[in-house]
Amino acid sequence: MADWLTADEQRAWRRTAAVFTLLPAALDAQLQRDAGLTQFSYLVLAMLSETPGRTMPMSELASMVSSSLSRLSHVVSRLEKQGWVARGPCADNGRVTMARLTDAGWDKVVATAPGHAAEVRRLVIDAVGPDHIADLDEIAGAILRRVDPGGRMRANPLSQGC
Amino acid sequence: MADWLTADEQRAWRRTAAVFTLLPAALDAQLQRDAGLTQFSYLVLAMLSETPGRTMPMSELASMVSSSLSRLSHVVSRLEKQGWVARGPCADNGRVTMARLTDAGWDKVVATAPGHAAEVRRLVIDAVGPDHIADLDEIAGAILRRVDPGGRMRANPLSQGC
DNA sequence: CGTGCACAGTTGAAGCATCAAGTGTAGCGT
DNA sequence: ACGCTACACTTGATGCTTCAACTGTGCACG
Repeated sequence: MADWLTADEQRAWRRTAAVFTLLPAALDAQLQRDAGLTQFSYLVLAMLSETPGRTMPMSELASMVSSSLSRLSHVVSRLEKQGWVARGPCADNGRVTMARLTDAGWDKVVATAPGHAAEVRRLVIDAVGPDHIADLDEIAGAILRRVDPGGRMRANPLSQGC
Repeated sequence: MADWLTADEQRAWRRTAAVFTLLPAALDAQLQRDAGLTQFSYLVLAMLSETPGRTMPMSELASMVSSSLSRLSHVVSRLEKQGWVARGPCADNGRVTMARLTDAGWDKVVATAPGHAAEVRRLVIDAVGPDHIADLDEIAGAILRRVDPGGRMRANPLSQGC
């Protein structure tokens, strides 16, 4: 095929695209092997574990993990069957349902986090090296601004009430 | 949860992880909408389109698109049903099967490539800016070396015979 | 009030990915 | 020539993701 990108651009994109297939697979493999979790389901547990009260409305959780509500609902159903998350209504507002990390879920996160963090460090942080973490952050931020102009992906929860 | 990464590292990784969920989704959305293709199936067609003779052994194709042979086999089955790829035996070697891009498949790539390349440019290349393409390339390369130590992901095909 | 509409969430079906198991061919040693 | 292992796939089942359709709640407007 003809080049719609310059040679340099194409080379960088090819490599980047390869990373986009191989890195998630590698991280998923580690989590699956050691914890029986998907990267995504781990992220859900981790987000809940960091919020005060370990409780959050489904829709807020969905925006924090950048997923559709539908996907989150399916995943939380599975996590609920495992006993790691519990769902309940919200007193202040009849149409939100709250997801809460159970004690067993907390234990699961505590047991899983070190191994996962180590893998992230090994494959990403140490790979790019301390001098280039800032570059990575900047590049990721630049792409995010294009991909997610609405600027969801807030860093810290802002739930109140309930 | 406690931090297993420093604050800077964690911030960079969070953003990077967000890109890893949103960018593939955005690219898939464009391809699905405009061409009814997955990013992955497009990549398969594109790789075939660039190889001399538009023909390649399945296993070589698999390594070029960083996938398992199983995944590729399923995808090529679907592409074959659409009439974009044809499979056939290899004269020189009874256990390889060759995948060939049909004329219809070539037309499909030609019709699809510009829109896809434009989206890659818009969301990635232009986002990081010309001054940082080299950084992106370097970072992707560094991560690839960890994730794929075997060093597959060759840039150009090396098929001969058949 | 009550009608309409938007929001929050769930559910079922369909598609794609992954895993384990299977087929058939090459090449090697004896 | 025989079996043996390794390779190059293919296939079927299972699980996760996506999509469209549905339920039920809050809110605004007449």
